[in-house]
Amino acid sequence: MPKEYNHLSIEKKWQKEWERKKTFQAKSKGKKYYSLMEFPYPSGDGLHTGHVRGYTAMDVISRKRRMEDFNVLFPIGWDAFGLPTENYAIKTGIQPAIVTKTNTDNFRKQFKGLGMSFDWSREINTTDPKYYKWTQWIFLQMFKNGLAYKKKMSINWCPKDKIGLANEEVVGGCCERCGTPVEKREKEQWMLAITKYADRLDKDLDLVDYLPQIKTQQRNWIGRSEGAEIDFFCQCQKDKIKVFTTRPDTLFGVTYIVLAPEHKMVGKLLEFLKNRQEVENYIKSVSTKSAIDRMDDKKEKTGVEMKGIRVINPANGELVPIFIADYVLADYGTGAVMAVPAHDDRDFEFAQKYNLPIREVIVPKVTDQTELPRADKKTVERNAIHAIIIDPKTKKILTLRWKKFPWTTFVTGGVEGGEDVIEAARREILEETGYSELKYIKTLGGPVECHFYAEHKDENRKAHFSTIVFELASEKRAIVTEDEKNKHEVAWMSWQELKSDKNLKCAEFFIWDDRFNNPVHAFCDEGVSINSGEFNGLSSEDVKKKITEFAGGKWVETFKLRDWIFSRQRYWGEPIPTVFCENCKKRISNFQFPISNKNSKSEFSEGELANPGWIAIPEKDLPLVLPKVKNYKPTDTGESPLADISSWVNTKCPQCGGKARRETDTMPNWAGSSWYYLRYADPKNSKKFADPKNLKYFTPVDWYNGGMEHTTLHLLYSRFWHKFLYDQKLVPTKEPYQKRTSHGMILAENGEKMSKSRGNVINPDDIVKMYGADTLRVYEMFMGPFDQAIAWDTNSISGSRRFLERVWRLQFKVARGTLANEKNKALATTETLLHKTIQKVTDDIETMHFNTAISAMMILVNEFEKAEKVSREQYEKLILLLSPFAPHIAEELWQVVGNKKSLSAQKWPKADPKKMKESEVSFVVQINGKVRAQMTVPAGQTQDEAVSLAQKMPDVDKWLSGKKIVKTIHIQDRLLNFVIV
RNA sequence: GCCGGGAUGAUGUAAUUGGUAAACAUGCAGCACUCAAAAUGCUGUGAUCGCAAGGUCGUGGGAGUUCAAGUCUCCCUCCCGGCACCA
Repeated sequence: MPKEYNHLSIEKKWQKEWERKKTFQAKSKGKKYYSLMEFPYPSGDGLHTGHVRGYTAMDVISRKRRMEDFNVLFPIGWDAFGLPTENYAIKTGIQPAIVTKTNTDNFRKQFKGLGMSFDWSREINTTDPKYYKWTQWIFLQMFKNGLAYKKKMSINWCPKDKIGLANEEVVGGCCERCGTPVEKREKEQWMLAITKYADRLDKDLDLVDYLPQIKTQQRNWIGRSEGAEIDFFCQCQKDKIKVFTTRPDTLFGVTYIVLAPEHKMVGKLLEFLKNRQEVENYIKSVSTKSAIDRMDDKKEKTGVEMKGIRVINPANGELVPIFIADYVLADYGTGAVMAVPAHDDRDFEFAQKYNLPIREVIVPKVTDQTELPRADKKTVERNAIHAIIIDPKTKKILTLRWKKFPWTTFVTGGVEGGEDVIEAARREILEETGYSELKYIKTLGGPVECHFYAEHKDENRKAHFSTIVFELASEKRAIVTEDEKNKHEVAWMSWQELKSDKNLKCAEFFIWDDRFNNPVHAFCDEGVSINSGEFNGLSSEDVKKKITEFAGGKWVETFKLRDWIFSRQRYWGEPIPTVFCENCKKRISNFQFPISNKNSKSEFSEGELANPGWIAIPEKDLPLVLPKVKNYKPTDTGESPLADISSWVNTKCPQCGGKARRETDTMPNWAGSSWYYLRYADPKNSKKFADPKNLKYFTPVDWYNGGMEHTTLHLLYSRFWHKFLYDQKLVPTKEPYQKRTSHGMILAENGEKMSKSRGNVINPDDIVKMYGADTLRVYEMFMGPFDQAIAWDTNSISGSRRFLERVWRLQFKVARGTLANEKNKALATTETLLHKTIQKVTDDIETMHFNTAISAMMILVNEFEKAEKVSREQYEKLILLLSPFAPHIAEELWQVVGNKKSLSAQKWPKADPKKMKESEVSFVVQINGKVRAQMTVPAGQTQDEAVSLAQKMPDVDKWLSGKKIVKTIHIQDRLLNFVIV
């Protein structure tokens, strides 16, 4: 028996053993559990420390599940299409397929060296034609169902490399490889209509168990919002412009409307314009702007009026001008907005710049929380003013101190019939203070509606306050009536004093403070309608739908989500299995089939009718295999290298047999990963992407872990594909993943991102060689909270290694034969701790608190070390708890203590609640909340028992003597708190 | 700007959900073993006052609720992640 812990030989031995015995192959019977970690992109750099974190976590879960009697499917494969491999091929001329083979071989070796309990018999590779046959097949189903369509889109173009770039290849508006600023180029692209599923992608998040951040991030990305679509008719009454707004309550405040430069009405209206040239120039200048320029321009809005045409505001019949401006996006809502400068920051900024009218239609509504309106009192509505009077010499503000109430107020009063607010303010100032010579400075915006109970009048008030600012022109004062003098006296305060005055009686003061000290801006919150005809006085939420209806609009849902650009002008991806046929295009346009009518007998599919001339290749011809090429560089025109192979491009049309051109675009690397979890259920099937029976048994994935960076792309894309397959009755569940978690990144030791260019990469192979896979696994699970980003610390690894060595050495303490509890006192105390540890490790694994699970095992090991002897049962339970984290050493020790079978077939230990109870507890005595004494007492003391025990202690008596106990708080088995005076 | 997550010793972090702040680990210091080193073991390690017993302070800052706050409420500062003219 070797005395030293030799990780090299132990790990190799057990990896061979698992492989030989096929220990981790999923069966087809029993309670299934499908655990999955995102499959890796097999880059030339090999696995990095971040991979180890995520895969170890899911390996821990999977190993535990097996011991809990589940038939676990924990598969692995390669997401091998993609740019780094292609770029490497361009540089070296080595075929991507060969590079991929080398890289996956390396990854496989590394995974095995880490002891991952994958079912290797189900290994898949997205670049294998046997696999991508089905990626293409699913695409064809989408195409035939009208979910794939061609659209002219701008792509990122690098003028130096003369290639189209994927979004991922553009860094800060520049080409990732050469740093040249990227230009936009128009090109026809395949699109997938993910937006048709936007609603369900949002709502069905309710059906799954994802981390809350993941759900929120997906919801934000999908960006559902409700609002109104309202038509603005042109003067001519013929044309109309539909706008989308979430604030129809502000419709009466519309002073112009704005179209996106790309809006289809712009071209139509062009001929009626007085300034056609100007408008055309503007559109041109916008379209040539690069992405970076447009980002820069965010600071200032530009736009141009379409002179000569106006539209009618359906709410009040007013004619308002039309602008085009690039701050309005063509592909959100309807591509047109109604501008309400008084209540929208962007419209406000634009209106200021172009000197457009600003009309307030919503006023803020404030309810005084200290003087809430009373249900039993009548409510009096009135217009009122506050007057802010500044003494120019001292800059102080005039306020009134009330005599009967603890109030500080501005000069305040009602507006009487026939007065305007300024006149009313002057009158009130004179009456209440006697000042008569005042210089008007400004009015602080429109009124504010304030609800409160007016104690001095014993009635509820619904007041519309305006606030007027004056400067004292002279200190001359008229005589104030006795009546007024008795009510309050004048006090001058600085604005700061006013702000911090607790007696200030003005619930809406925060609004005046803002308006007094800041430049004029839009009020964008909801409130109460004014200047809105019959809707005046009603609150925003009440009138939103009413005004929509009144204006003939419709209540709708809108999403931020855009359709998915599915084309890449690249070589190393799945060929898109379609051809273009001029002849069929003509035939389709001659037939004029109604697209929506599925009953009309057509040789064409819905997708073909929607994309005239684009014909699906027959399913029997799949896979459409990527041909070998000599040059992997994209062509001069930005087409993929496939466009240069005429024997591949020129083909026969499967519909009419005539000449056709093959699609030369390939799929993005998100395609293969959108459905790979389904293939694992039946990876070798050549008739179907997976047999329904297998899908029914294994799916959905029970637990899916992956990077946070995939939340809005891969995760959303694969949910979309899954939902489509569900609609086609090809998968049994609505959602692909029941539970989704994310791991935090591992950063370099200096807290920066690990990257080759920074030279701070840690290679897991080195760690495995030096410390062992088990140590690396334990370290990565112990280093910190699983979901948090964390810096690598090579120093700390030795702690994990030491822990395993201690566990190793404990084997020499294990008692031979049975060890009765009575004979070893230490055994009884460790038994309690053991069962608590079992409970903690069991729970912590489920919540991914791996760090505290390991710390609990460390505590147990420390305790075992103190004991004279450890029983075999206790030691075995420790080994079982440890085995998901450090499987090799666990298997070895399991064997060492005398077991023949692999521990992976063992049952997960169960905590016995009876044994978890401590017989003695550490108890604390507090005086006024401060710990003054500690004692160890038998568990389960009553308050009286605890008090009498505590009072006997000198440390407690010292503090209690001569004092009166006013209150005693007792928390059983925890603490006693005496409150004394 | 908006949304989400944070801030605790020298460091990574923990705290039975409001009940002894710093468990576990790293680092550091001292001691033991050794000719020596490594490894290992033991002891100490928040700050501060004190010879000591012991006291006081202490979880980004400020207020509040409570017998009791790292934990709850309000305000502020800073850091990380995502989105960003989304009407």
